[in-house]
Amino acid sequence: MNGRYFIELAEICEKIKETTSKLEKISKLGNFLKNLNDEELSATIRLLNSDILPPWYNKEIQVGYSTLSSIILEISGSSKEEFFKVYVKHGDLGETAEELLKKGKALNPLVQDKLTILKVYKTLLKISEYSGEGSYQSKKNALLNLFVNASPIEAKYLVKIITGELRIGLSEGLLEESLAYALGIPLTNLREKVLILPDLSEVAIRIKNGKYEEIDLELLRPTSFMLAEPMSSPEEIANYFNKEIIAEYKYDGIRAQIHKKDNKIRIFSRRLDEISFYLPEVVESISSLKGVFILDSEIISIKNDKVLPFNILQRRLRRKNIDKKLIEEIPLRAIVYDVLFYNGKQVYKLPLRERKELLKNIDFKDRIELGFFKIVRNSAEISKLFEESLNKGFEGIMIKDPDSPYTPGKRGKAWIKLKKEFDTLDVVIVAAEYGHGKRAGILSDYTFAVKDNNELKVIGKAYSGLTDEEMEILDRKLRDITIEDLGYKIIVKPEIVLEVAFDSIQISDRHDSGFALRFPRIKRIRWDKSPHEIDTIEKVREIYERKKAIFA
DNA sequence: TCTGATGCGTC
DNA sequence: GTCGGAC
DNA sequence: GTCCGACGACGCATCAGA
Repeated sequence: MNGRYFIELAEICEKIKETTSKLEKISKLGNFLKNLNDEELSATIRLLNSDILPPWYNKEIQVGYSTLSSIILEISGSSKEEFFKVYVKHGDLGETAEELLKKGKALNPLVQDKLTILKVYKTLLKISEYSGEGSYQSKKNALLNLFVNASPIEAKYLVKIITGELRIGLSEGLLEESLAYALGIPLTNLREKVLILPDLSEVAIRIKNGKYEEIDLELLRPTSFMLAEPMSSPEEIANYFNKEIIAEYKYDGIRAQIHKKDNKIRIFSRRLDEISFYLPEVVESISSLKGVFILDSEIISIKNDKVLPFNILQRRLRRKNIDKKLIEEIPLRAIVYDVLFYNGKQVYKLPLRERKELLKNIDFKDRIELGFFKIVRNSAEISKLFEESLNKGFEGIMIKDPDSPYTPGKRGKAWIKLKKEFDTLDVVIVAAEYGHGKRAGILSDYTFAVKDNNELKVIGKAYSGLTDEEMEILDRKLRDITIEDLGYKIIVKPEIVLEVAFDSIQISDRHDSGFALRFPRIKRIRWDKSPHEIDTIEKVREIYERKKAIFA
């Protein structure tokens, strides 16, 4: 197989990693991309964008940390202890592979079959095809075939590409900039098209072949979702807009983009996976609606007038067998609140208030319903609706600018979300783990517990919420109070108290308290509190029961 | 045949 | 989903 | 302002191995 060598790509990545200059990254990569043919350009973009298989391909590589580390062990001939030491040091599997291969006695030191970009890409595609008994070995063999022919630096980038964590200061944003540079078009033009047709590789090839103008929203192909920004109070929202705004309930469900063209129906998830298959009764309901359209909606489950909690709803996803019983047990409905395409017309650029008018033309019925919305003018009205939403068992409200177009992929301030104020618990740190990537080598991940009479019961983990500085202070302190060093993790004396915020409490067997927190984040370190003053398992149970009362 | 580990998507 | 930080 | 990386819990499918 001829073509550009993978080592070229690996070396470009290395240069990108070494410089912090954005312009330099862009010109280095851009110049490389410029000279690739269509097939190689497409493959390179997919490799760099952790997009080896587009989401609607409905296949997965199913190779992760575990498989890769066993391969690294095998070809480097290092001991498990050594592997671990190096891994904790780098906090990155790719860097680990490089270091171990450099000093290891490689299985096959002679490079006989130089890797090309296409060979790598095609091998990864092939790996996704293996399934069934023995597939783990087949995947591993195919990978070994790549790795024995890889130099240390190539091995590093193979690993990084497969895990999807390049960590070289280049992700979709800069990749797009480099591509715009290579194609000689303004970045904004490229961005606009990518949001509408979220497949960088395909967009690039189409533009390269002079088809820029033809790229637009397409029925039965997913487009990016418009996203919302959080605000923390009705006052903040009212002040920000200072005009009449549209308010909707916010549902704790699954985002769904519904496409209908003639009798073809496809539903896409937030990450653009097709999920129609899991939702047969929803598809059936959609098929009875008239018209050709793309709708934005949230799928939730309501039973006996009560909202089912998210973890129950989740049982409807990624399921192979969907039987009658399940459909009755977790009945679905799609709450529709926006329209992007309607009867032959692109309507996503129209202002929201006009799109809401269009929605009235659709004869919603069965499991598909038009989402409630109303105009609000001030913080008091926002507050009122917010309370109403919580009482109904929903998550909060969405506030939207009636003059705004639907901007795929953008998290702008045209849509604002207001969620329930979180509860907090005072907990004590009982263990800590080393971080990854930029947090390599520092104890940045904390396991914490609440009090159960004279015992401590673990209830969750968190790192989010602390500044780098606070993390460093904790790191030093934790090393001082270590009881046991497990290599990747340390057990510490229960001394440091944290105030942890969360959205809700769920029953769980992950931790020995029997509970877990949803969206835990650290509010602050309570240096002023002693571990005797932390919250108890009774309080946890109380919060859990309180929330349960409004659920089915 | 069952169980635990793994990967990956949802939020 | 969450968050802090870099640009 | 915007993007990005580094992280949480959950449930399902799959596969290896007991």
